[in-house]
Amino acid sequence: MPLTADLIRGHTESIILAHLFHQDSYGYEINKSIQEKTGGSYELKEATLYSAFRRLEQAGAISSYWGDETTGARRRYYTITALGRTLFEQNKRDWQAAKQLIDTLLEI
Amino acid sequence: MPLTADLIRGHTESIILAHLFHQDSYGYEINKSIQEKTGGSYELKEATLYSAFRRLEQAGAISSYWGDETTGARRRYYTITALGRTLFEQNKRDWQAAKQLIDTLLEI
DNA sequence: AAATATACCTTGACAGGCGAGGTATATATA
DNA sequence: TATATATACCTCGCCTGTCAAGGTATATTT
Repeated sequence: MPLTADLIRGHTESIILAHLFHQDSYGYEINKSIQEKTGGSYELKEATLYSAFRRLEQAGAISSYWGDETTGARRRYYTITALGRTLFEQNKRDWQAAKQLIDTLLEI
Repeated sequence: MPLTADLIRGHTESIILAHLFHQDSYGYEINKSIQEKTGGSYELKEATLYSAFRRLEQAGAISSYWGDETTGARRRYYTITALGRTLFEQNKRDWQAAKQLIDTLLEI
């Protein structure tokens, strides 16, 4: 259990939305990207990733379609919706506020 | 549901340890203090607070004793242990790392 | 032939948060 | 006098996000 695991709980959806902000992507790629961005120190567990996709799609924050790969494994691509963008911006603001709050409360 | 609720999940124990770092205290006072420090924008729910006390005491991070109030409701005071101080310092380092990580992953 | 990488998925357990409910003492208010 | 409010503690059981474990399929490398 990596030290950061518990503390990132609740940010999974925002992390996904951030990745989809500029281009469509699919699960495997998103997770590889996260590993690269964090220098290998963090990755989403597959079950976590896919359950987050379900929630986000259910909520209308993303939509999905099958890629047209003629070779290799099939890919389900995700697109961020207008609602998803709004949600992401709100989540970012919430994160800024939460960061402040936690910093304040951890002062001794 | 306050906007920050989910994002602070996992920090309850650290928030309590921070409060106990310089002086013993009791549940009701700790919660009032949190409300004051955050300008009323955050409070621990009682069930959350007391279950965190159980976990922390079970883990040896705090110990407790009954106050000797001669009037008013009884108070259970908590003391942070040496282990609790070590844990708190570790939690703070983890938080710094997590903060960095999340900031990185939320960049678009 | 077997291992590895790519790529998707589900089930069920676990842990922390918390709504709802309960107990008791003391003070302020109607 | 009754009742509301503040102080102060507690438990039970549900909800939700995480994730270990397991599964499927295709392509490439060894």
